[in-house]
Amino acid sequence: MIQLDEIDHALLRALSRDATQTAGALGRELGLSQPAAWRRIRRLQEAGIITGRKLDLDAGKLGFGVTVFLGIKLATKGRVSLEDFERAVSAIPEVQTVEHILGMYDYRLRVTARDIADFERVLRRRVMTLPGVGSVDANVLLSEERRPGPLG
Amino acid sequence: MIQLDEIDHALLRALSRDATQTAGALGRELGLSQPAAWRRIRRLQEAGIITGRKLDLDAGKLGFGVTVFLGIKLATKGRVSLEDFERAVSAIPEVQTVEHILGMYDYRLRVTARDIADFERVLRRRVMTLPGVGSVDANVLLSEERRPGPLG
DNA sequence: TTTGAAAAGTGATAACA
DNA sequence: TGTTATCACTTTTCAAA
Repeated sequence: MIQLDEIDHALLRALSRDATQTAGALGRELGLSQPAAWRRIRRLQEAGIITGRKLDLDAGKLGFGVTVFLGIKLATKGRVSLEDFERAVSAIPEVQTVEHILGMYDYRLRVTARDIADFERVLRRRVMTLPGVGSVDANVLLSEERRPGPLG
Repeated sequence: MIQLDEIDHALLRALSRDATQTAGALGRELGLSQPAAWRRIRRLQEAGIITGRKLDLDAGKLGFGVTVFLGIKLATKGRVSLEDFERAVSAIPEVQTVEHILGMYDYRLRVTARDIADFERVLRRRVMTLPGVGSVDANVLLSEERRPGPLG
């Protein structure tokens, strides 16, 4: 595992807030030359710490006003059924996140839909028919705050 | 609300996979000139559809090997206690996501820690002492898959 | 209006001290 | 690591469909 110093952490913190910042601007902020900052960022990528950059989209403005978290318990938990379940769930376009978890649920899904009627369609036609599903609990997203966490 | 055509959706789909792609490369892929692709991307930003670009970090490589989802029910649910709770939870650095939800839980937190011992510290010292907390359920993240969803 | 071509400005990447 | 140099991308301008 690669060793990171204060400056690396400051870079990660700054980029966690806004990944569009240029190496030059970050260097200026941290008292580094532009190529020095750039090389550190590349090092973080090559070490696999920065794995990519993703868009932040406003789902509501794209017509997807409903986000629901589903907690799923499987009925049968053999290895085969886990793989079957994961393959099937990956084919549902409305599923944004599949989390395999340990605890009171086996899987947690983040599902987005245009409205409640659209969500009901996804739930009945796609989710309830997934192979091995035992029970499904739902929570509707009201608001969300993402924080940098201790990583950056 | 802004009207999007096929090309805009293709751009969003491509950028959802990898937000580092250049306007020139995207234009070539979609049969558009470089400035045309660039202007469309800028339009999506100005319309508030693209709200930013965030880093994808490998928490494990940064020494945070444990991610836990907490489902929290509040004991008292007045407006004041929601705000108190949110303010207090935002001050915990290990919390990466705060989701206000409707259903069997009131809040869902994504918490990351170095190991189980570290997580226990966060849970006992920070989470259990949050104002208004009724009960806390936990699920440990085993693996996670993020998908573009229907947005892009 | 949205497009493509061209040009100017800025950042990314490489070579080198 | 910083300096310099080059190349690529971004951003603006402008003219045409």
